Amino acid sequence: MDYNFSEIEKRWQKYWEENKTFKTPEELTNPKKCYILDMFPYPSGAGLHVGHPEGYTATDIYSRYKRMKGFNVLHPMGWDAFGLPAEQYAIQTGTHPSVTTKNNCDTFRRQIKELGLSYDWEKEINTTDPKYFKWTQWIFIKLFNTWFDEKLQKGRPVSELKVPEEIKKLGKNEIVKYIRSKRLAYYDNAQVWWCPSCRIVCSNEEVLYDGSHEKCGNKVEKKNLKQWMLRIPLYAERLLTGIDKLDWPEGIKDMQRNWIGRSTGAEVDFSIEGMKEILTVFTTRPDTLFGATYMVIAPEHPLTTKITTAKYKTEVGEYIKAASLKSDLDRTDLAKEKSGVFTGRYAINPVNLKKIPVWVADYVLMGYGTGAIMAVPAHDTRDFEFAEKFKLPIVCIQDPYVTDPDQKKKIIAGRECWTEDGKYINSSDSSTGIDINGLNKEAGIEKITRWLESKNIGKAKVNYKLRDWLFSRQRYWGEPFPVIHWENGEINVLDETELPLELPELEKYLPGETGESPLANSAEWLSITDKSGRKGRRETNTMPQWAGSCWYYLRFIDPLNDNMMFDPVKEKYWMPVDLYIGGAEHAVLHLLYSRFWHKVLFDLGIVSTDEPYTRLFNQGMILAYAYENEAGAKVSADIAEELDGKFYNRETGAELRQIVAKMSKSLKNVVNPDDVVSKYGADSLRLYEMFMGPLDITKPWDDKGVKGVFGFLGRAFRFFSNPGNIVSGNEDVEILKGLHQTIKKVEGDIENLRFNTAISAMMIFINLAIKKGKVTKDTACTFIKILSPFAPHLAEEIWFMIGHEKTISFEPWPEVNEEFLKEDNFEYPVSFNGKLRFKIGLPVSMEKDEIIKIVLNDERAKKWLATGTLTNIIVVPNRIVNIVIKN
RNA sequence: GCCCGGAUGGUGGAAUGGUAGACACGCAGGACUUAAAAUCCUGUGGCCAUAACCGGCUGUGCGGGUUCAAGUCCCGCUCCGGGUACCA
Repeated sequence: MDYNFSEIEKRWQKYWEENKTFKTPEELTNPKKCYILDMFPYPSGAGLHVGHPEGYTATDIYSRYKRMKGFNVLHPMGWDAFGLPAEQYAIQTGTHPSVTTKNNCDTFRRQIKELGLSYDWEKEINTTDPKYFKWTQWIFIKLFNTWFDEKLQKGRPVSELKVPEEIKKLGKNEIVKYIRSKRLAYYDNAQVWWCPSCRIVCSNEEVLYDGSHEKCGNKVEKKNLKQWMLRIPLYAERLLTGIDKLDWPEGIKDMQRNWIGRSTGAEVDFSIEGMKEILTVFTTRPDTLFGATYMVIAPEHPLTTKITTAKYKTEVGEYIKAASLKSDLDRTDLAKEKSGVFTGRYAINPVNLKKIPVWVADYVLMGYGTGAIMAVPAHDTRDFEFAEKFKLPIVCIQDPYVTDPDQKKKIIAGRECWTEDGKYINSSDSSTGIDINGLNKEAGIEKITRWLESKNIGKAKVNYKLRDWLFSRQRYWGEPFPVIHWENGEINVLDETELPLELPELEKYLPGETGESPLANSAEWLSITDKSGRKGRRETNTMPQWAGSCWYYLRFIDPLNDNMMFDPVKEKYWMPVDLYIGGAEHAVLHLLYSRFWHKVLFDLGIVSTDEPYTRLFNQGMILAYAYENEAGAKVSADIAEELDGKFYNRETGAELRQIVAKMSKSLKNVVNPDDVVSKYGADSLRLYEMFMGPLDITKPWDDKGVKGVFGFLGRAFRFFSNPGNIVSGNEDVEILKGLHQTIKKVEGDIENLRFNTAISAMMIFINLAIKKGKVTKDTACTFIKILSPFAPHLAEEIWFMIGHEKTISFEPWPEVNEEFLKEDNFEYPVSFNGKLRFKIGLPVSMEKDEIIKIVLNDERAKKWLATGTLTNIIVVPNRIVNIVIKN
């Protein structure tokens, strides 16, 4: 019978839908549960891309497998539907973003359903649905009303925050200010990145290193705007230590660790000559204090202007002004040439009471540490560069652990920078009584930190790179903040009962050039008056797209609940997410933000686990072939022509190079899943996505490859659909062995998400079955079961054809019978000096001595034994024989 | 610069320190067909040898090392991909 995939696939998709086959079990008594989650997509207008089904197929196979293993499975899908494209489209055409969003979601849903993915569609969510974002707003209110207790390392309700007596004395205003300074969400003037093209602020994370906006590629600028910020650094330590116990790819864990950027060191107070102010610096190398020959203060530092002496006022003023006009980008770009000016002021080095000059330079950033540093040019490359340029003294204080005598000499003379370990020299002072000479780095840091603490001029300190999270956008299509700014300066969040706060209808979606959100245009929505007549204005910014995706995995548990975010009983049952698959592009931001919110919710007793995602896996990107001409210019894929393995430009005849590149409209190398489905069927698409290679690597799509898996499915279908091939009686031993090897391999590979080798194992079995010509019904049933998670439509069809009436989806996964895997003989590879020479079949139970005897007496061994003297024989039972011959 | 990955036939890739190249594509030859497509069968890392077998040499980016044995472990590089950007 022909493999009519389109008819088969339609039939079973309809069956699953009508029978609600994949409805999540309601009873929560089964101790075996599995929550399997995909990173839900942003439904773009372009529709599904072949990259989407890669992760979705992987989780689907895993879900179907777990159901067959007797697990209660939660496997949902939804839409991360707030975002710029729908809003841009609204600006251009006037179409309301909700209309665009709905259309796009419909397309995505249709496409996804055509892949035969076993989602429970009753759990579908959409971040733009007021019933959903009601809870996003609700979480924001929680963040606003939470402070972080550093002692307990825990978020607590603001109602439990004790205001210090000295603040209470200062009156109501100061109390409010104090509380504001503690809330996890706060509203403040912030220097922010502004993208003039998108007319939106961006978080630090969204600005690429070349100073362009991640979303649109245009250059961003600095702006001072009032914005909502979240104090994620307070959770830095917990976010960092939490990483250790996660079953995530090590690379992603490293990226999160680097992003958090913990560094230990000390804060040291420097007194300023002629002033009572203190200049505090953060350093990871307090041990190098004796080598501090100058100081640098950031241009934005509050003390910079103050400490500048009259003589240097103009120069420093100009420098500060120039620095403020430069973006961080320019400051980074100019990294090769350091700039700076002297303030005229001196500070006192606390270890030896020497006067050292204070400079202003923009290589010191206000946003990290204290915004000022002690410069140790001999042992810090940046300081070294700066000191060389401005002829500042370089004092080496460490005899370096280096072997090259010339290099050693240079370092000690201060002509080369040494940042590694060494023995201290020049590091004692009788007037202050500190001496670390002779110690190494570790001991030096320890001793000098204790000395600083005892003198009360410094303390051990931990610093993080992680900064406050800029949490507002000047956009229409996002969650409105449930916030009112009153005319007297008070800021309130709405009462939970007033949620959701929905978006108003607008005529114009264009944001203002100055950073005004389009919501400011809606006068009616904007203004509000309370019972006592006090006037207020709603917050016009909206939340960034991260907001909805930060907690969506929680809503999937109970998406229709109108009274609660979710039923805690259900949350306790399903959480944490057991397997989470998505692209590595979310390695830092989404996953870090999401973990942060989760930890806050955990502290408030809202969720029952400390981490949301137990096991994470990143699928690799799918690329496609593209073409370029001799000069390296890209040529559109539709004018490339293949001839005898070479590629030519169809129009000019010039030879082209085939390269691998990201799919893009301009290269015309985008593969549309719909086309693949109509040509080969969803099962083939699913199988090919998995067969291409390991799930986590980047790999190129090759249409020819689909033919391979299509052929496999066709052969399997034709074989099992022919009643003459399915026989009764005892099964052939080779088939039994092959079958059980396959079950074992497929099971192990699914657990480890190695679907490519699982598929190849099934191909091997089908090749064997076809060679043998027939199998028993038991064998057919068993094989179809293990194939079913991969090619569910085809499996259901055959399952039905060989006489079953119910879906295969909940059939128990076959057990491996080790009996069938036992071998009587093992074919030993016999090598001489590591080189394979011949093979010999021997019983698996044979003793080493016996094996050696037989091998040495083998006719074929003689030739090699004659080449030298036998010195050693290694026999690894049931693995290898290696004979060592010396000439 | 720093931190992570990676490099295996013409291609995608497979290989608990133990038979390198499973499986698939492509290609070549054959069967079926008037023909093509589809399907089926056979072969397929490179080099050498042979009438044909039997066979030999070589081979996992490069250079060293450990080991009876290295694609796999260690040291030193090269190239490619991802992340990051003066973080004191």
